[in-house]
Amino acid sequence: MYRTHHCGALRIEDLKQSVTLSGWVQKSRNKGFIVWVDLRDRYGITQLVFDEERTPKAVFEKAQNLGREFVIQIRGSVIERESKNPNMNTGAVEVLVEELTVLNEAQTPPFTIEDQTDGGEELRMQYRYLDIRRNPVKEKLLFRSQVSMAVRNYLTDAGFIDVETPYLIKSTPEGARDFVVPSRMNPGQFYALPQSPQTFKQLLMVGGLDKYFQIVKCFRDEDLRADRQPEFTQIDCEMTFVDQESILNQFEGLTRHLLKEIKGVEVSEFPRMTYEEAMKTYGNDKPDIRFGMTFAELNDLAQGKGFGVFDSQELVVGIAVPGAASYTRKELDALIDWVKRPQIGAKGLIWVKCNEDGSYKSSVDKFFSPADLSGWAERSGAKARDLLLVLSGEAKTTRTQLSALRMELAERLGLRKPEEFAPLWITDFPLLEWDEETQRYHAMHHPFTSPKPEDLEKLTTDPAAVKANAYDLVLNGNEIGGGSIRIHDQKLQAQMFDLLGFTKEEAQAQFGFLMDAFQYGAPPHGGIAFGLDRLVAILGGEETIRDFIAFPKNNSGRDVMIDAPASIDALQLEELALKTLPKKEE
RNA sequence: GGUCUGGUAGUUCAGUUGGUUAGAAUACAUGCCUGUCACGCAUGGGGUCGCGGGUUCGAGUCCCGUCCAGACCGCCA
Repeated sequence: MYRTHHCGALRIEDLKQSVTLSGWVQKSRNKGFIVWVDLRDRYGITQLVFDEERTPKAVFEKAQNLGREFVIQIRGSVIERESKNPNMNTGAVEVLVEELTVLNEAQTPPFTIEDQTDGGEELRMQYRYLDIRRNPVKEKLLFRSQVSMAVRNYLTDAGFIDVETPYLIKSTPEGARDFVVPSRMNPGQFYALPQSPQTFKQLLMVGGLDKYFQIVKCFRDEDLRADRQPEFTQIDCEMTFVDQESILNQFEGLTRHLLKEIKGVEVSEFPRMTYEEAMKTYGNDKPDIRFGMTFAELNDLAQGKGFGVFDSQELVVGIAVPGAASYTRKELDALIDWVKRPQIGAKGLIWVKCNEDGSYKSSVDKFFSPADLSGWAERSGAKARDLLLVLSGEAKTTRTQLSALRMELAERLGLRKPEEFAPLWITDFPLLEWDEETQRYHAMHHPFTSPKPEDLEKLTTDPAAVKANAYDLVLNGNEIGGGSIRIHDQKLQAQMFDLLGFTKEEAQAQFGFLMDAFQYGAPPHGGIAFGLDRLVAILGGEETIRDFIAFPKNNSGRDVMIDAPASIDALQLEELALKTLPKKEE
C-alpha cells in the first residue's frame, strides 16, 4: 500500500497514528541535526521530520540526499510540531519518519514548482507535466472539471441527452479553414475535423432526440490569440419545437446556475440588446456592460461650427471617461498616439476636460464655445472631473475605434473587475454580411440560421436588411455563446445557399444530406453553443484560456512539449497518396 | 499576411554614450547551523549575449537579414 492518507489530510486529531504517505519532495530544509521535508501531492503538503536522535541512522542519512521532486514513500508516526505553522492546514502536525523509500529520483526541474514560479511561459509549456504540479495550474484544471460537471448536471436534469458526433467529417468552404485528414483507404480524398457539430446536431433533431447536448472538441485552422486555440471545447446544444424565447430562457438558466454554483453569484434577469443597439451604444457586438462610458453621438452638436475635421465626417461620437479630467498633457498625447497606432487607425482624438469648477478645457477651444462643450458633456453624461474623448470618421470604423479606446481605458481605470459578472443577450443579428473581398454575401452566423419570418420577403429584395433569429450570450465583454433558430424547410435552405453564392450543384454536393433530411419531416429546431474554455477562464477571472487547458498549443499552433506538428515518414506519405516514392533501382 | 515587444547563467532579469575580466537574484553543489516552513550564514561551479552577415581599432550594445516567443490587427460562418 502506497499510502494511508493524502498529504493534505493529517490534523492534530491524528496524533500518534502510524501513517504511510507518498508524494513529491517539494522542498527539504536541512539544519544538520534535523531535516524537514515538505511532501506534496494533489491534496496538500505534509511536513516530514528526520532527526539525529529519533530517526534510524540509515533513514536519516538517506534523507540528506533527497532532492526536489523526488517521489518518495514514508512510514512514520504523526507528532505535534514544536513550532506550528498556522498558514498550513496540516501546520500543527508533522510525521516523524521511520521508513523511507525513494520510489523515483528526479532531475532538478528547469523551473521552481511553486505558486510563483520563476519559469517563463515557453518553458512551462515544454515541461507542462511539471507545470501541472503547481497549484495555480492544478486548481484551474480542477475548476474546469467542476464547471463541466455543473453543465452536465444541469442539462441532464433538464432532459438533454449527451450524444457523440463524429470527428472525421467532410470539409466545406464556408466559415473557418478546416483541418484535413487524408484517407488511406480512399486515396486522394480527405476528411475534415469539425469546426462544430452543427449539421449533426440538426440531424439529431430530425432524428427526434428532442434535446441534445455534448461537451465536444471543435477544430479551426485559423490564427490564434490568448483566448483562441486551434482545438477548443464547446458546450453544444440543440432543441426541437422551440422558439428563440424558450432557448434564451433555458440557457439563461444554465448560465445563472453556473454563476451561482461555481461563483456563488446571483444575477437577475439578463438584459437584452439588439445588435444594432449594441453597435450604436458600445461600438461592439459583445459589449462589456460592467461599466458605463456609453457612446454619445454628437453630429448635431459638433458639426457646422467651423471645425473642418468634424464637418466632413459621417459620425462624431464620444465617451465620458470617469475621473480622467486630471490627465496631464503628456498622458493625453500618449492617448492620442495610442488611437493612432495602426491597430486602431484613428486619425486623431479630441479631448475635453470637464473641470471641477464647471469650466471646460479642450483641444478644440478655438472652434467651440463653453456652451457647445457643455452640450457635449450633457449628451455623454460627463460630470465634473470627467474627460470627454471624441472621435470622428466613417460610422462603422469610428465605432470600432472608440470601442477599442473604451475597453483600453476601462482596463487602465480598473473597471473590468474579474469578480463582477454582467451577462447579456445580443439579439436580432443581420442574417448576411456583404464581403467586399469576394463580392458576395456571407452568413453572419452560419448558413443554417433562419431569417426572421417578417423579413422573408426582403431575402430577394434587400438581403442586407434581413434580420436573423440569432443570438449571442455575452459575459464581461466576451462572446461566450451563440446560436440561432435553424432553417428546417428545404426550400428556404436552398434559397439561402443560393443567396450565399452556391450553385444548386455545389449546395447539393456539400449539404445535400441536410436538405434531403429536411424533406423527411424535419421539426422546427434551434440551439446554441458555448465556448467552454473561454467560459471557464472568465468564471475563473482570467484573460487567457491556456492555463485552463491541460496541454495547450502556442501562438503558432505548436505543441512545444511533444513538438507537433511534425513531418511524417515518406512511407507514410505514400500510403496516404500524398507523395509517390521514387522507384527502387533494381 | 501585417504592426509592436522581447530573446544575456538552469531560471527570471539588469547591463549607461560602442571600451578592461558580462552582473544580480534565484536555482544547483559543498560546508556550518538544536524547530525550520521564502530558514539562515559561508564558499563554489555555471555564459556560443538566439543565429548569420555588416559597420568599427573595438559590438551584448549600432545596421541588415533570419529564426523563435508573446500581444494585437486581418482572419476566426
